[in-house]
Amino acid sequence: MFALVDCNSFYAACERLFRPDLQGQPVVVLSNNDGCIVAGSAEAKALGVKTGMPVHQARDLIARHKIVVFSSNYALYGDISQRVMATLETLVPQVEVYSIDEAFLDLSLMGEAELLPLAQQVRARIARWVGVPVCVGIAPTKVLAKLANHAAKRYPATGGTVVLTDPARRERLLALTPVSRVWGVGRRLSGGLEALGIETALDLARADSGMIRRRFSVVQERLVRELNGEPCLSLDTQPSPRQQVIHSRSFGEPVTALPPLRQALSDFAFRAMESLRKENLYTGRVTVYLRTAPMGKPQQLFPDTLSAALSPATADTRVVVHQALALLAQLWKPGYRYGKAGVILTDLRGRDQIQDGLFAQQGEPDDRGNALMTVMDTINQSGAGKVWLAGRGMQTDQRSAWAMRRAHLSPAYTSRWCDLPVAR
DNA sequence: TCTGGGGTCCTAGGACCC
DNA sequence: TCTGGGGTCCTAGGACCC
Repeated sequence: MFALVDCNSFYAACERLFRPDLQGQPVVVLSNNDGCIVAGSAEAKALGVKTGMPVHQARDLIARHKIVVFSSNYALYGDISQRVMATLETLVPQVEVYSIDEAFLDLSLMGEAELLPLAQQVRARIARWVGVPVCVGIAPTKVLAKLANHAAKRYPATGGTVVLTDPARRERLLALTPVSRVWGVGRRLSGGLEALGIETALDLARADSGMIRRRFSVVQERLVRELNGEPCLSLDTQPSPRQQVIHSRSFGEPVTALPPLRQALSDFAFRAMESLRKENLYTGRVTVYLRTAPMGKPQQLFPDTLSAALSPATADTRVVVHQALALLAQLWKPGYRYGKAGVILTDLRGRDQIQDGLFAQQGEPDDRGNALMTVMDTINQSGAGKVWLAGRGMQTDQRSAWAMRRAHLSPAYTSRWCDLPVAR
């Protein structure tokens, strides 16, 4: 048996945690750049706010109902997430952290009679220790546990917990669920399934798995099996090392000239390399991409992506910035309005897996580069000041041409000393 | 006027091998 | 007149997730 624990309106719940005055009030949280709505409290959703909605479309709604708006505060959400996960680990031995607000639990050693009490205990303990509401779905497979969790969220009579062991109950739920709500069925696939007359989760469960595999792929075949209670996805408590690092941003305003793009990409590469080094990894390939603005307009740059191998693999920001800027120079064309750009690092590996180039000099320069990176990282994490490469330009974050819009940012209540809430 | 950012997995197709 | 069969590895692109 698997449990899926999923926080309710997680970002909104985090924002309310230190603002008790907002309990029961409609709250929404915006994406980076304040572009669209990525989370809303139950009250906000009841007023018609939908996740993914562009902010400008919701402006009237927000004003009319005095909905409280926050920019994304990932420092806060990340910290609260860790508390939720740590609390789960006090209750069960095997936890897979699936996303910032979800975790799968392995309940294979538990008797059926213990499942519901455990689900209730999870809810109660997280509410008491962390202060955010969660729902719990329990079932024999991950896909069914996801479904059980949806049901726990959707039907208040469940009390926030659904245990899907009874086959008749499972079938009723499958019949009620549109196929598009099944985990792993996105927009494209639900269209294809509906064309085959598969409209509910039950239709999909009853489809021939071989036919589904032929028409779609092995992923969808697994889905059919999982819906029938045959586990194909196991608990992954030790996720494999990550395979890519992306740093990308939409610009506050479209950018046309090359110099500001060079600054932005220097900055993105710099930050991407910082997160790479945090995990003691090296990168063997850097990719740069540009998106033209505005969205949905035909004017499009081609190609919009270029990449280059780095040999040997490196953890040195200077090497990657240099290469990224060379790629940008090839990619950039005058006359376009650029709305977004990004840097992707792939072919990641640990120190012990680096292959020197055939004609490379042994040792020294790489070690000196690493020493310099360590000094830079140490300074930047010390809180005493920041250093960066001059190519990024001299502006501070908030004033640069590509700065992110974050007009409604809440304090970092739990992760910055000067933002600690004061109790009177 | 205004639509985020960071990930994973799978498949097809090309290049290459013996 | 006439040119196989069975593989691996890599990358791009699509689909999906939160």
